[in-house]
Formats: sequence, C-alpha cells, structure tokens
Amino acid sequence: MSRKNQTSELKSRVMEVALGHFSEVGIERTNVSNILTDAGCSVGSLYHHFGNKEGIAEALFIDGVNQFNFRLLEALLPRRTASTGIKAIVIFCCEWVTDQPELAGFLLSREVTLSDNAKLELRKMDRDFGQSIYDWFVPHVKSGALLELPTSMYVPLICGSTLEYSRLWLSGRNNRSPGDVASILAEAAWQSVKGNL
Amino acid sequence: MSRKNQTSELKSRVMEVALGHFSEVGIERTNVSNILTDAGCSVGSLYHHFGNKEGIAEALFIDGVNQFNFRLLEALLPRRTASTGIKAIVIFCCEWVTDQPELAGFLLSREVTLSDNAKLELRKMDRDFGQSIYDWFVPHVKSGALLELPTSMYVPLICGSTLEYSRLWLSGRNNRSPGDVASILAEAAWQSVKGNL
DNA sequence: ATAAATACTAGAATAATGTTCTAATAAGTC
DNA sequence: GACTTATTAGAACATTATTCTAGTATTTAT
Repeated sequence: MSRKNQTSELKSRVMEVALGHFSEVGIERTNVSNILTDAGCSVGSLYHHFGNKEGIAEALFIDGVNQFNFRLLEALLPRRTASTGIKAIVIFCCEWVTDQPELAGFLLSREVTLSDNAKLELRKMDRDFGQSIYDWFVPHVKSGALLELPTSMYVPLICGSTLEYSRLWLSGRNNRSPGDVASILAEAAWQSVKGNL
Repeated sequence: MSRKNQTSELKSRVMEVALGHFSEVGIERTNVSNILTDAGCSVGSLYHHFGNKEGIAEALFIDGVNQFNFRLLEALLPRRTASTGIKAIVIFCCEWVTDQPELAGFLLSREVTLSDNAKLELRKMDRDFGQSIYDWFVPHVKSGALLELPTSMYVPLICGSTLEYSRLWLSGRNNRSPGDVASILAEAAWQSVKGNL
C-alpha cells in the first residue's frame, strides 16, 4: 500500500475511534492514550497528523458539517414550492440525526472549540452553502409564500424545534426518534414561517 | 462575621468567578488555579466545598435551572388563554437570556456533565415544576386550543426556535438580542402548536 | 539509479494541572 | 473550658496531554 493510503487510513481510523469515545464520554473525558491503543497509532503519528486532541475533534466537526450541508442541499434544491422545501429541510434533519446519532450528537454537543484556522475553513465552506440556500429562499420570500424576517432567524425558526428534539432524543430521554416524529416537526416548522399569502 | 456567612460568601464568590471563566472559555479550559486566585480561595477550601471543578459547574447549573423554572412559572401561570400563555413562555425565555447572557450561555452550552447525585436533585426539582406546567397545559389541549402531541414534543416546539436563536446570539453571530425579536419568536411558536379549533 | 528532501513514525521525557492528603485553625456545642 | 466538628491551608501527588529528538520509509530530482 502506498504511503498516502496508509496515512489516510490511519487518520480515518483515528477519527472513527475518537468519535466513538467523544460521543460516549465527551472530548474532555476521553484519554488520548485510549484513542492511541484502540486505533493502533503512536503518539508521534497522532500529533503529527492532528496537532492535538482538539485537532481530531475539529477534523470530525468539519467533515460532519460538510457532509450535512452537501446532503441537505440535495434534499432542498429540487423542491419547487415553499411548503415542500421547508418540510424537506426538517425531514432531512430528522433522518440525518436518526441515521447517525453519534455524529449528530457530536455536532450538536457544541463541545468543539474551533481554532482560528478551522473557523476560517468552516466559514469558507459555509459561504457557498449559504449562498445556495439563500438563492432558494429569495423567490419564496418575494412571492409572499414565506414570511420576510431578519436573515438570522430562518435557521432557528425552521430547525430549532428539530434540533432541540434531537438533543432530547440523543440524551436518551425519549423513545420516539426524530425520524418518527418528522412529519409533526415539519408541519410545525412550516406553520411558523409560512407567509400570509 | 459568623462562619456560616463567611462560608456561603466564599461559595458564592467562587461560583461567581467560576461562571465568568466558564462562560468565557468553557469549563475544560478554565484553570482551577485561576478561580482560586480570583476568588481568594485556597485549594483545600475549594475541594472541601465543591468536591472538584465539575462540582462548581453543577452547583451553578442547579442554581440556574432553579431560578429559571421559578420565574417561568411566575410568567406562565397567571395566563388564562393558550395563546397568551405560549407567548408568555417564549417572551420570558427571550428576556431571561438577554438579561443574563453569561448564565444563559452556560446553561445552554451543555458542557456540564452532572453526577448521579446532581441528576437526582435536578429530577426532584423538575418534578414539581413539570407538574405545574402540565396542569396549565391540560385544559388547553382538551379544549382543542393546543395541538395534542407526544408530551416530549411541547418543549422543543415551543422553545426550540428561541433556544437556537439564543445560542446564535450568545455566540456573537448576530446583533439583535432575543429580547429584540421576542414577538416574532412568540408568534412563530404559537403558530406551530395552536390547535385547529 | 542514486542522492537529497520530505513525510511520517516512535516512544521516552516533559510540563501542565486537577486532586489528594495531613496538619493546623477556628467556630460551635455541651 | 474542654471537646467536637467544620473549615482552611498549601505542599505533595498523580494523571494525562504534549513536546522533542532520533530514526525510518517514501517520494522527488538529477
């Protein structure tokens, strides 16, 4: 095997193992040494590739957001009406959380404190994503199908309930998964942002 | 000064100082030694009173939830209609977050990992609180003024958007405080749980 | 094909920091 | 006033993330 492959395999092995530990006991309480043994990695390699423990978390975070954004766009962009679009967003979130609870819990936990570098990278990624989302929204707001609101309010209004429900489910405090109640959450989100026309 | 007073003053001084550090850099990244010097407390005293660093966080958390619950009931219970009650909850949350951003940010950060003891205490507190809330809701659900939903969905639907918006604001990513947009959030919450009658 | 440069691995040593422990002190109680 | 208990103090300790130096393998350039 080429070095490139070996390396990227080691990195993903570390990340996979780390995600397991992080989502089980949190970043702070997972020992680097546990990650090392579980992933079959040496101290030197780990710090060479990730810089420090937070570096692993950052890599996981950025990967996760990337994957989420990409798939969300796939779910949203084909929708032609405001109603189906908004509901598609919510339903997608519900399914995504239900399908990969570990990653979702990690992203929602807000444990990661991003370095300035990571923040920049994330902002760069978010720019394209945000623009695509924006472009989808504009005509529906203009037509009056969606309420006209301060930009920063759309995400909370559309996804807030779902995210809050997801956190509750991920913490083990209720049985029904977000996927099970997706249609209720979708309808509620739609009611809260639909326009008066 | 009596010892009791001295002690409780020391404890609240430690908690106040700790909250400042926690909300600025998170629990993990605040040094115990910084808390000690800033609060004028010795290692022995701190560990005598709080057990460990997490113990301070737990105490802050429990205090905060208690205060929040108590005041929320004051805002909700006098309301006679479903609409005014739901909106009162949301508006109260917005104001509470806006008025004490440090404490709110700390509670919303989900950084605290509660010990089994603290979980028990919290559950005990939540029982009375939950019952009062429940009693307020029942008649409105029965009358059809509120949607009938799985119990665990009311909090996310009513408060989810507000909490998500609050997190955004607390992280410094928008100008308008929750208090500034409370009426929008309240109306949205109401739209998402109002019944069909 | 060989040499030079680079990327990567290894693990012992280090440093930072949360926590324990023993002794001393002060307050409350009988 | 003696005794018990709660509290304070800070040096010693233990844990654990990280650094550092040296060595090895892989790629690149000539």
